[in-house]
Amino acid sequence: MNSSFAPTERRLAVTCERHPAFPREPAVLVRLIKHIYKVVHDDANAVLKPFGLNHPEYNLLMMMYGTPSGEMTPSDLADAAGEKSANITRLTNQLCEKGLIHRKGSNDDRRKVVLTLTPGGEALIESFLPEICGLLGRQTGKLGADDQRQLERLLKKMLDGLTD
Amino acid sequence: MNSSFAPTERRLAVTCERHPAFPREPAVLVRLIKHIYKVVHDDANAVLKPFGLNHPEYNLLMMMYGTPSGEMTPSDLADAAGEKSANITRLTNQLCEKGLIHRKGSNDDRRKVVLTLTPGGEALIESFLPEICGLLGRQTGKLGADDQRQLERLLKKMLDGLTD
DNA sequence: CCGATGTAGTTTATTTATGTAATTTCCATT
DNA sequence: AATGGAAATTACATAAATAAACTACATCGG
Repeated sequence: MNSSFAPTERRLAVTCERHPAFPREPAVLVRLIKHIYKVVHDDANAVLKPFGLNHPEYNLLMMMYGTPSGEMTPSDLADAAGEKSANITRLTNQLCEKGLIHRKGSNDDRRKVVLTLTPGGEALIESFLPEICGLLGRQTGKLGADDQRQLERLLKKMLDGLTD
Repeated sequence: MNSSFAPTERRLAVTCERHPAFPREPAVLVRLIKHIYKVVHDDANAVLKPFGLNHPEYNLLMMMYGTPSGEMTPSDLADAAGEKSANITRLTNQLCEKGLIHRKGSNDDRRKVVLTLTPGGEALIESFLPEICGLLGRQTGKLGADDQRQLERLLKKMLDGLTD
């Protein structure tokens, strides 16, 4: 599974020759991001599997864990996790069945649903966080503190241009 | 759909408070990459839809376009595009049905299958490349030439640590 | 050389996940 | 009260991951 990036880069070079308008550098960046995303995603899934979670479920739990009020609506979650609302219904169903979150109707707007972490949910989070911290550390291990700050800055700059 | 990154970052800050071992900077980087990937992916799909393609199909076509010999086996493609081999069968079936690639058995190893772009496939690529070039330009528009080189360097460094 | 065993390349079948579109319920505004 | 729009869900369609099956090459001990 050790798919190196070098062959991809050679193919981009060939593409540039065949189609001179093709912007090599932007293409490399986009491909690198796809590439890294896939690896990061698969790694995370591997760590989470023993806890009975997949990556999107983990994302939802962490979004709730990071919300001071402890309450989120499905729309909030969809926005925060970048999932379609239909997915949120499915995913929160799964999390409810596992007893990790709790669902109740909102009082002030009966269209809304309010989701909260259960004690069991918080406990599960605390139990997998050490491993997640380790994973995050490994995933960025090659980068020094300076590199990380630089990378954050550049990624944010790129994102800035995307959300226009 | 303009999902800003600021709320995510606030949630990470809260997470750090609740769980001090949580490494803020690596988490920000990983989330940024996920975030950017999703946007880039969706944008590409939108551009490709009028051409009757989805993102993975586009990837396969471009991998073949960038291969000097013009020939690739399904395994080559799986490796190059980061797709599972079962997906390659499905995707290349679709591309064959659309008449964009051609499939034939290999002569020197009858286990292998050889895939080539058809003239129609090459023509389709040439027809969407201008729009793709535009998209790539927009996606990296905020980044200067220097930024792009830096970002490439840092992403490669990060990837380096991942494939261990 | 020959057959047994292992392994590579591809496909098929099954399950799981995701996207899309339409439905339902409710709030806000007039 | 009538219309329009927001929030969540449902039902349906599509895509993707997993695991098993199948065919062909490789190689090793007899």
